[in-house]
Amino acid sequence: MSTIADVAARAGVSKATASRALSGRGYVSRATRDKVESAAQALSYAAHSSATSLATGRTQTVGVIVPALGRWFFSELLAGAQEALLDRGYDLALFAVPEHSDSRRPIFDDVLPRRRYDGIIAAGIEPRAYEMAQLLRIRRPVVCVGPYVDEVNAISIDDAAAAAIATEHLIDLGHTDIAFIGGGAGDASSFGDARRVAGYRAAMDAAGLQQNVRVSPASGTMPSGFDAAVDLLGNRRTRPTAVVGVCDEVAIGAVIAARRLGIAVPTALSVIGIDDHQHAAMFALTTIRQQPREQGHEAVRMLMRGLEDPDAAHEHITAASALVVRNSTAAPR
Amino acid sequence: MSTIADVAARAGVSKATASRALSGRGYVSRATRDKVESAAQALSYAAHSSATSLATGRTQTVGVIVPALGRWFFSELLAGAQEALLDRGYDLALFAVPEHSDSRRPIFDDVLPRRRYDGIIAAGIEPRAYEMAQLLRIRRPVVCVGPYVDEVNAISIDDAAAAAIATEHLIDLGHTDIAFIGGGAGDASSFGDARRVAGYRAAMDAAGLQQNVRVSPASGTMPSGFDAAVDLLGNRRTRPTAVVGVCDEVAIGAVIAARRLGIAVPTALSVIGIDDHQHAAMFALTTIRQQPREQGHEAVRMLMRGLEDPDAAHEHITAASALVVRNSTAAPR
DNA sequence: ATCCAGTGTGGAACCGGTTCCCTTCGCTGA
DNA sequence: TCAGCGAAGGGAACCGGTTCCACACTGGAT
Repeated sequence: MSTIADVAARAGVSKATASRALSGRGYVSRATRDKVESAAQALSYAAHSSATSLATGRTQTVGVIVPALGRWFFSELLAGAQEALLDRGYDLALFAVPEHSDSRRPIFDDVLPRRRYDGIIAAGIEPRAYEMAQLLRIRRPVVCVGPYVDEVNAISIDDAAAAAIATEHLIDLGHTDIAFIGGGAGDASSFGDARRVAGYRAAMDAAGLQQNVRVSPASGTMPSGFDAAVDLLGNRRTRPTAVVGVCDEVAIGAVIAARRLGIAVPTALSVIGIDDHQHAAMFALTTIRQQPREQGHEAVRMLMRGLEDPDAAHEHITAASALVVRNSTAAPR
Repeated sequence: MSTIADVAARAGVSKATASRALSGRGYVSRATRDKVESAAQALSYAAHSSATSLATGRTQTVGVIVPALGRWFFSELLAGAQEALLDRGYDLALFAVPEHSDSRRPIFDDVLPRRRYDGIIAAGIEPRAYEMAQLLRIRRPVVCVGPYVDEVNAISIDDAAAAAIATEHLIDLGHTDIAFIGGGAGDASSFGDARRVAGYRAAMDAAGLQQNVRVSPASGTMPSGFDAAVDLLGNRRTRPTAVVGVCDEVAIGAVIAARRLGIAVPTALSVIGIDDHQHAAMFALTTIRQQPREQGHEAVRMLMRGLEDPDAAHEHITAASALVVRNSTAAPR
C-alpha cells in the first residue's frame, strides 16, 4: 500500500504539496497538480482514513441508532439516511438495538464517547432519558427522529395530529363506535405510539364520543395487530364498526383478522392505519402517509448543517403527513 | 477532551506506561496500573479511535453490504451481524445498496479501498463479478453470504436443496400440478432465487413431472407474489393444485391472493414457502426454515477467525434448513 | 561475588496524513 | 527602481495513540 510520501516522491514534490494537490486546498500550479494526480493514479493511492481523521479531527462517519430493523418505518429511515450519507461521502455506523436491551447502555456509555462519529442520528430515544444526556455530552451534532429536548435537532411527523386526522376521517364517515389498536405493549412499540393514542382520544373527546374510547394494546407488528384484532372483533355484540391502527402493520393485521372472521372490509368494518407502509396499497388500506425515507434524508441534511455551523440554532421539523383514502374505510351500515 | 498524555501526567508516569496500563499489554506493576486507571477515570479519558487505528492498523470496524433493508432475510442477517460485532467491540459500517444501483460501483472502487474496514461481510454479490475481484484486492478477510469464489469465506443454505425439499413435500402429498412463483424479476430478486428455481425443476424432473413445470416470475416481495398469484390462479381451468413460493413473502402474497379469489388454502390449493419469515406462523404457512440471524452471527465468527489467522483456509459453510409443516399444505382433492 | 532472567519504566520513533509558517519568485503599481 | 502582493512550494510540527529499545533494579542460581 502506498502512502502520500510515495506519491510525493514519484511526482518529485514534497508531502505538503502532494497533500494540497490531492485535496484541492491551498495554492498548487496546474502542472504540479497533474503530476501528483498521475503519480497517485499510477500507485493506485488511497488516503489512509485513520491518518486523515487524526489530522483533521473528522471521521467522515455518522452513527445511526435505531430500535429495530424489522419495522418498516425504521428500515426506510435507515435506507434514506444511508442514501444521503453515501452521497456526501460519509460512512454510516449502525446501532440497531432495542429500546430496553442490555446492550443499549454500553453504546451510550462507551461507544459514542470514543470520538468516532462526526454526528449522531438517533431514533427511538426515550424522551429526556439518561441517553439524551449522554448524547449531549459528546459535543457533536445530534438529530433525533421522534422525541427530543430543545438542545438537539429533531424531526418527526405530528403523531397526535395524524391519529386525530385518522379518527376524524372515520367520524366524518358516520362512525361512532371506533376502537384503537396499539400502544403500550413491549419493546417494538415506541414513544410515538403513545402520542398517537393521545391523538385518537382527543379526536373522540372533541366529537363527544369519549365514552366510546377503547384501546387494545399491540406492539406495532402485524401478528400483534392480528391477535389484538381477533380479540376485539371476536364478539359480534361488542364489535366496533371502525378501527384505527397505531401503524399500518397493525392495521393490516386487523384487516387480515377481519377477513379470517368473515367480517367484510369496508362494508362491515372500516380500518385505517398510519404510515402508508409498502404493503398498504395491496390491502387497499386507507392511511395517513408519512415518508420515513425522506425523513432520513432530512435528518442527514440537518446534521450536515450542524457540522458546518456548530452554533446554528437547533431545528425542530415537523415532517409531512397526509390522508390517503383507499378502500378499507366506508360509512357504517 | 483529555489525551493519554494528560492521563500519564496526572498519574506521574510516561505515555508509554499509561498506554501499557490501559491496554493491559506489557509489564506494569499493580500499583502503577491502579494510579493510571484512576487518573483515566478522573479525566473521563477515552482513547481517540483514529489515533489508535493509525498506530495499530486496526479500525475495529467491519463493512457490511446488503442489497435491501426491506427484505426480511437481509434485515435479520444484518441484525445478527450487528449483535455479534457489538459483542466483540466492532463497529458495523452499513452499505445498503441495491444490486444494480449506480451507487454500488463507487463503493467497491472508492470506499472499500480506503483501508477503513478490518473485514467485509457481503450479501447479494453477483457471483464472480467485478465486485468479487475488488473485494479480493483489499487484502482483508471477506465473508460472502450467498454465492462465492474459492478465495473467500462463504455461508448460505443450500438453496437448490431447500426448493427441492419443498417441492417433494407437495409431491409426497400427491400433487402433480405444482407451479413455482419467483425468480428472475428485477432488483429485489437475488442469485439464490435462481438456484431455488433450479431445485424446483430438479425435483419435478426426478418425479417425472417435467411437463408440468411452470414458473411465474416475481421479485421476492409480498405484493409481487400477490400479483403473480392472481395471474396464475385466475383461470380455474389452468390453476395448479399447489404452489411453491421462492420465499415466504411471495408465498404469503399467494395465500392472500388465493383468499381474495375465494380459493381455500389448503383444501383447494397448497402453498409452501422458503425462509420461515416472522409472519409465516400467522398465515399457518408450511415452509423451509432458515435462520438468517444465526447466519449473521456465523459470518462474524468466520470473519474474526480470518482476522486472527490471515492464512487460515477459507470456509464454505452450508447453513441449516428444515421443513416446518403448518397448515397451508394438504393432499389434493 | 557474578551472572542472568524477569520486571518495570521512560525516551523516542512511528503510523500517515494536514497545515502552519517561511522562503522564493514574478509581476504590478507607485 | 523598488515596495508590496499573490502564487507556489518546502520543512517541520502536529494529531494521539502504540511499541521498540535501552536501562535500572530485583532476586535466585552458580
